[in-house]
Amino acid sequence: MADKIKDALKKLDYEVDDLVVTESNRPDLGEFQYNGAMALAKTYHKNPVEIANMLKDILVKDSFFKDVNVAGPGFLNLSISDEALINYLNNPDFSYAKKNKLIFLDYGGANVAKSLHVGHLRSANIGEALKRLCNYLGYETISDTHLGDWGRPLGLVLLELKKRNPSWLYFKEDYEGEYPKVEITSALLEEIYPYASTKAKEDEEYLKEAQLMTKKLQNGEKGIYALWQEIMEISKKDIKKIYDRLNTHYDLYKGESDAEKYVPEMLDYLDKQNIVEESEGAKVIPVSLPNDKLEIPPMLLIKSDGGILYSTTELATIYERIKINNPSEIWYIVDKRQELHFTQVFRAAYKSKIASPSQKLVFAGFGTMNGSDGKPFKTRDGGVMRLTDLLESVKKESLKRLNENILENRDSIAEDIAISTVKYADLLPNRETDYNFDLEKFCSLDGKTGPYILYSTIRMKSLLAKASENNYKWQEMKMIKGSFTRELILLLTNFDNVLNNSFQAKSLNDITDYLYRLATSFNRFYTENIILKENNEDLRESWLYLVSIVYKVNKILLDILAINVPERM
RNA sequence: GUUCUUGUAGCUCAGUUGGAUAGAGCGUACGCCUCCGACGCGUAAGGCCGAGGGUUCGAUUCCCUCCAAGAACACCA
Repeated sequence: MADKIKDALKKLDYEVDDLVVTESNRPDLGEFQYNGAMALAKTYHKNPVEIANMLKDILVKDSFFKDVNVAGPGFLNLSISDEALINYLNNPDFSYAKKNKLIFLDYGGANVAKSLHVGHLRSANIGEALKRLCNYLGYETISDTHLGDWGRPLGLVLLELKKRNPSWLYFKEDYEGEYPKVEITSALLEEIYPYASTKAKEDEEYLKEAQLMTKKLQNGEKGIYALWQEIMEISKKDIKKIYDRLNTHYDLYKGESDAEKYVPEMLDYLDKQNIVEESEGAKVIPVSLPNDKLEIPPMLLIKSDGGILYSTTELATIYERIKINNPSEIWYIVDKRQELHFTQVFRAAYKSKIASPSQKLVFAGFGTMNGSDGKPFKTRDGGVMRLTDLLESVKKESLKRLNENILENRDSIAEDIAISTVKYADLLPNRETDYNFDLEKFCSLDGKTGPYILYSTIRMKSLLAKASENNYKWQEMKMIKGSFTRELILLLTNFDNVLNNSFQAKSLNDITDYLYRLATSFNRFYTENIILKENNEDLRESWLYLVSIVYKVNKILLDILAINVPERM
């Protein structure tokens, strides 16, 4: 439809690159509206009503439209003919051409030797969905979870392991042979880090030992490095398990330790660029610009004691990614509170020409999930809630609400419902909005919830299954009958708009909202028409065909959000 | 303290090139099952879009001031 308006504008000698036709907010006047005439009037100094009328004169001849009219200061109202809608449905094309563009997505951010907590949820959900959206729209992607696997936290864990098991061969400096297997569980690692971390704050001697241990690791001392690798294996396995539950998969499980290898090379490079300065004993890259309202502090590259920092590794990660993958864009799906930090790193990357001006470094920050009281999510004893515990509580609630008549696979169904619940609730607000976790509300079958979407999708599926049992066929749309039928088809025509908006905003709320609208629209249609009991075969076929398309679109969208649909619920 | 973000129905939130009568969900009130899953559907009430000013044909959207809440602000990650 946008193409048709574009062509008409071209005939009238108006050039527009981006043209938006939206659903009408005056349904009494038309199904869609185009407001561009008023914008054009401004740039071309013409009368908007005249432009709109000239457009109308062209478009009205096209049988695609049932009605074209101009209202108010230049609104163009459009309604589509039945034939055009039927044609649209009978030649459904929901696919996108491959685009020659590589987008690198950084999301997840799990820490080795620490369990994933609720703060990791949004990054995984949003990142995974954005990746799938990119793929669907034809972009190539590489995803990396960017593990926190280096530096002081690991030094602390290693030190505490040594304190508890001084006899391990890993700690014997002159040992040359193979290292025998040792008993380390992820539960142990989870317990060790908080313990060591607290101890380091209270005990200066302990902290010094930890720093020494960190240094040993960074210097690649044989036993320590081997033990670190051991820890990595155990921890990664655990991390993957939870990401699997969330249907979140990465091409790369790289981390800070991989970027670390590029630090010396990068520092060399930076030296040649002549942009590193001394400041209070540290080495920094100034990144403030004359127009900044808030002076952006320089990016710290090297501490006064010679050590490197978070931002150094982050810059090295960009260095590494561009060297190896050379993507057109790198998206960071991280907590929005890190924005300043990333602004510094990005500016440093451009200033040093590590990234070329055409390479987009994108900060896609997200809001926090808070507890139901609106404050940061804590467990009863004040600690950070583990992600598994959160998922389990949702699963338990889902199981409680699951239809009693279903006897088989209750556990796996509850799992699917729980994940859909968490994901849908997480993706419903705009990416940047903070939201409160509310178990009751999210698990409810009423309203904008995962369970409602799943229920409606399953309803479509079982309707089609039942139709098959009756040997009913559905090849095409033959007629449109019923107001809800038309409403449902019109909604389908928004598909492309929704995906593109979502992509541009890098937020999934357009998609979750659209899924809800599809579900309610389908349910209205379903209530209005007793499809399987319809005697008019053409009509029944048309309805079934429509259901099959709606189901297909639903599945596409749920796949993008990484939500599974169970067989029953 | 400085800067940024947010303030939309009782509650939770949508609302991107400025556009017509500001939209959803929950909750509330009243309806709809001899028929494909009622775990569903319909109807209604509910708003000085934080306050005040400005820009223009037109502002929830852009600019300024104020009020309120949150966040970030170099040797932690």
